[in-house]
Amino acid sequence: MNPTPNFTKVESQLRGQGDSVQRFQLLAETFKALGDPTRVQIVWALTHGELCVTDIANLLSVSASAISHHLRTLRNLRLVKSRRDHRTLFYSLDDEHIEHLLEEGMEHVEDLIL
Amino acid sequence: MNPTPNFTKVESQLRGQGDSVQRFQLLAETFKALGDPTRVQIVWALTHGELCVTDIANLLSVSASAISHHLRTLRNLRLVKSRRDHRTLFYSLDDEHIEHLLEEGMEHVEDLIL
DNA sequence: TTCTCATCTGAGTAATTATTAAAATGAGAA
DNA sequence: TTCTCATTTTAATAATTACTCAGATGAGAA
Repeated sequence: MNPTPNFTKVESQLRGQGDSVQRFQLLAETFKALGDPTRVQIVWALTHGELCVTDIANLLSVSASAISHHLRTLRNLRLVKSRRDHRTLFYSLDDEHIEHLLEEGMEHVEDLIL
Repeated sequence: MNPTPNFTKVESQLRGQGDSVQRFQLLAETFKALGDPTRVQIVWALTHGELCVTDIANLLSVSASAISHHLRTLRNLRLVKSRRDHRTLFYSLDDEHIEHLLEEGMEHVEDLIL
């Protein structure tokens, strides 16, 4: 098949990106980290303020071990950060992009439901 | 452990959401759909204009069959839509939220790399 | 020190998913 | 009709992943 009008246009843009492979890989991993019901609820909960592991576990009715596993994947992609207070680790969102991501995603979902 | 200050606050907000389970489920599925290197590149390519399956396959050096599979998951979540022109199906982004999602995600990734 | 407890880690299993290959549509051309 | 070809589908395999359980840190209290 002959290339469609947009093909050559997009192709040149893709070639011009250089080392964009790493960028798309990281972008996909970021979305994948949010692509789990438990993790996206963890992030949503943290938009209301910092919480410790036990709190999140009680909130979502999931074991603290499972929450800890999820928090590691979120931490690895710098979606959340933590601070220690005595024996307790308080988790919070790492930057303001995360909350915007959730909001933007929610708007799409609201359109889906209607 | 006693509930931390934010726990009761977030808990009441969670209870007040009602049937939010479905919302979070769909939100997670949406992010998961974008959480794949090939699919996120498909969506990125479509931000530059509509493309057919063969074009996308050539662009990303992936088989047309694999692209078709990915397009179905994107279509199921209404991230992309299609129109037919003779034998060719042209795919494009379903609404403007999708492009914003990608931009917001990219900004986070740029911070990651630096 | 010993005890408590919030959190993390490692292994194991079940479930999900991406990819490929081959066959099947399905629409237009000959 | 028959042929072509863009796209979809089905089945199979390989890889990834979420969860649980058991044990290990690690920091503060006693």
